[in-house]
Amino acid sequence: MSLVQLESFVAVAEEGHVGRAAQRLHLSQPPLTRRIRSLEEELGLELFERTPRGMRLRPAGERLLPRARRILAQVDALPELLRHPQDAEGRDEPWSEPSS
Amino acid sequence: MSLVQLESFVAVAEEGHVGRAAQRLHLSQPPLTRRIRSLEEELGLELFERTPRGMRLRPAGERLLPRARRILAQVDALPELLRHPQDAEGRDEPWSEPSS
DNA sequence: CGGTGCGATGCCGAAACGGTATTGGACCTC
DNA sequence: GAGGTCCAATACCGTTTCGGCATCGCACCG
Repeated sequence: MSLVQLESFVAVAEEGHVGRAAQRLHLSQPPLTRRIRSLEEELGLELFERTPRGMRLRPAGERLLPRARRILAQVDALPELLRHPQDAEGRDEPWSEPSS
Repeated sequence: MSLVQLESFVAVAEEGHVGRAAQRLHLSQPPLTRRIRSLEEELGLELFERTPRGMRLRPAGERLLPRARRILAQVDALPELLRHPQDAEGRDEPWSEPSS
């Protein structure tokens, strides 16, 4: 499992369409489809239900979404955190969940 | 930044030697050296001090270590969490920090 | 029934990655 | 202080991975 896969999953979950999510990720549709499928294969379960209209989250996907978002947020916060020594060690992260 | 980079960083930080960490990751030394350097380049700061004995953590590396460990732990926990619907949504993660 | 919009797949060129071999530098020993 | 040792760093190369283009298959719609 990679961060790229998690990021791809979140994008598709939020957009509901592989094509649109690909656009948002500055990527074409086929590689994004492959990322999602490889993630599902790796987990051994289907995160999305394929409808003629696009992609709808399955229960497992619903459970994954908030956790994936949080992990990505923590990773995004790393560079800033490493550059500011005044953040004491006990303080650690505030887990700022994006309000979305 | 990728999970592989974070995993590599943690291994080197814990072992204090690139060579030994590579062994632990079932990898040879050169690619592991490259992973660490690419992570440092990407962050624009040095995580380790190179000594003739091996690698010693710099302050930025010290700050990264616990956060990297936590992120990796969260990722490792994902497959299990997705497979068990009885985990209610409000319960989210307990952030079980390894006792190390 | 022809058109449309969606994800899935085949194919190919480019980029990323890992391993072997080697280098360069600091220490330690005699 | 010369030779040996133990590190990480680099050069090079073969393999694998990855992305884009083109196309397919399918369900719905008019």
